[in-house]
Amino acid sequence: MHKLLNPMFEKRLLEAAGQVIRNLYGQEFDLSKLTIERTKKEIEGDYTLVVFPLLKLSHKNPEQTAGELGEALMKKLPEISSYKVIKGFLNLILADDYWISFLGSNFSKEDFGFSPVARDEKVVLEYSSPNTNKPLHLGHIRNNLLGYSLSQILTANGFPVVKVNLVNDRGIHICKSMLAYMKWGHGETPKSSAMKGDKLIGKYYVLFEKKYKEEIRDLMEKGLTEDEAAQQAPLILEAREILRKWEAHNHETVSLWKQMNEWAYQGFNETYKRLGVDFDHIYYESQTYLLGKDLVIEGVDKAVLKRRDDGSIWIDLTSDGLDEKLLLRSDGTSVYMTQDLGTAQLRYEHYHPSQMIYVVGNEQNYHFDVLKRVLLKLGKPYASRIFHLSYGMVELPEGKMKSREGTVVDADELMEEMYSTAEEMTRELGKASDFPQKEARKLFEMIGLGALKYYILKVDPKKNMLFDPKESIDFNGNTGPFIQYTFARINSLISKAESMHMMPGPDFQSTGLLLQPGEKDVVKLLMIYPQVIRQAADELNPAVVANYVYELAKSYNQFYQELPVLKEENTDLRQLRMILSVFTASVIGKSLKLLGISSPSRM
RNA sequence: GGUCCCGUAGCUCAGUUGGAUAGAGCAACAGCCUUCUAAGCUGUGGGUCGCGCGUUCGAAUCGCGCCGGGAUCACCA
Repeated sequence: MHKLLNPMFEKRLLEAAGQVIRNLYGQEFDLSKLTIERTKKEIEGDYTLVVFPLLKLSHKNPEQTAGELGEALMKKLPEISSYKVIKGFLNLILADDYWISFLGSNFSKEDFGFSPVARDEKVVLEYSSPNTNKPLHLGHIRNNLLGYSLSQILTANGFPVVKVNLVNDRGIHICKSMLAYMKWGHGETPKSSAMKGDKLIGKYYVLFEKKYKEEIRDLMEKGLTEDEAAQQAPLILEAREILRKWEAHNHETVSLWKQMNEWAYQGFNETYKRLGVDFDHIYYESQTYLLGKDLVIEGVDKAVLKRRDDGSIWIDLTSDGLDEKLLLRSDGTSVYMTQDLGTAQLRYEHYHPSQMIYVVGNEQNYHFDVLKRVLLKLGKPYASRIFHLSYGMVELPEGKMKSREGTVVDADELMEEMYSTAEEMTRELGKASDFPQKEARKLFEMIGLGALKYYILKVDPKKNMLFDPKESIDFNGNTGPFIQYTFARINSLISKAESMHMMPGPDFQSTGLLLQPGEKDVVKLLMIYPQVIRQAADELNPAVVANYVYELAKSYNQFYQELPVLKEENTDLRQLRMILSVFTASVIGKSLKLLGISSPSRM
């Protein structure tokens, strides 16, 4: 982060440095070897040039080299007001007017940091990808938050983004919950049981697994091996029969399937809505799984893929250092990979994107590696445009979440818990007591969800992260509510300024004002906001934004604590600090939006 | 076993295209509300950056070798 700085100035400085070096040492120097960064906070200076790489040219010690470079640069660039040398580090100090004019000319720009021009590079972004048998849990929350935030970040960078969801709505596992429902459901509905649809389906899936296990145990007592028992249990045979019926379009089976899926979708939609995520298009595996077969057959025709004697079709990736991988079963039915091949093809035909991003857990790294390679071998133009955004698992203190062991953290329950905690905290602090009930509920929702989202998004996506339900999520310190609070605080300052007619106009200009260190720290952070958004997009990493906005809020709070704003008597200074505040609130608000977090105007 | 990812303070995490004395928050302790919102601010304590070797003026960051943790290598999805 400390390497980010204003690109315009960086360019000017590099050019000037090139000329100065040429003049001083009579030689060209590869400027890419020169590092410029923001000066560390404890040290006096704004930007730092590291001069060690120049020593071979200068034949002088680091201090002397830095000194003569600083002297020459100061003459060349008027915005440099002075410099300090520490060892081989040349610390440049810019004139206060430089920072102030930046503030004045940017604080009222609504789109500061965004690339408003639409690029001709469409991105299809897949996330969520639920299984209709399983209510959404904490792992899905990470997935959804990452996906949604990335869509916001890419959009801010000018990419047209299509958010898609791929619902896993077919296969033997779906038949299991159907079977359990047929056997033991007694016509129960979400309405009659007052359960969310997805929870109801989940209940029957769990019930199936329980009864199935019992059958396996019984069979093993009769002397079968575990594998044999798992293959021969009556329940699994029945489930397979349902799958066959489904694939044969048996009316009764299909209509139950439709009904149960509908219930699951209604439940998912409630969760998505509360979580604040949405999609432009929803794909269903039931609609795409057949397409993959065509691609596989095509591959056999092209002799890229091999058909074995039993009819199954494989790809040989041993030359790539991987194994052989099944693409179509001997009975002609498709596997996971077959479906994904079809889905990729369909997606390409629909949108012709320049990038297809899949937000999927790191447990599927191998799968996506293979998917890409298969499409490459098939000569598909979009193979290289596939990018698997692999994120780490969310672990609990006792280890990985296991649905079978009942250690999953349910998404709906977690959000409800966050809401209650937010309410409790707010009451405890004696805040929002004057809010009408409806407004108060909105506020608790914003804070509770803000805490949850920030907690998840501040962590580097690729890393596994730990979630401790007992410790719950903090509301103080490096948290969502802390940032929201800073926003609300500035907002209150703005309302006050408005009522006192102290709001600065949109074009502030003033020279000769002196900046305090606390003010300058905030300005420096505001200045790099455009680079932060770009970096987040380049790295597909919302944590970049999260960590930045925390730093900004913290820095602003320090400023707020030590310097008066509306109570400042000097009019120009008061205006300047107001502008700094307005600008900060705007950048905080936009950053939070990129993370899918709401900014309450009061809290 | 092969491949990939991770290992930084008691805990949760930043910092990793090589730069200065490795940073935050939580937890602990001590301060700051008659002045713009104390969900805030200030301070104290807390580190062999998993270990070793190497490259370099300079390594948490790069290379090699270990150790520890995780994922994955199904006619499951």
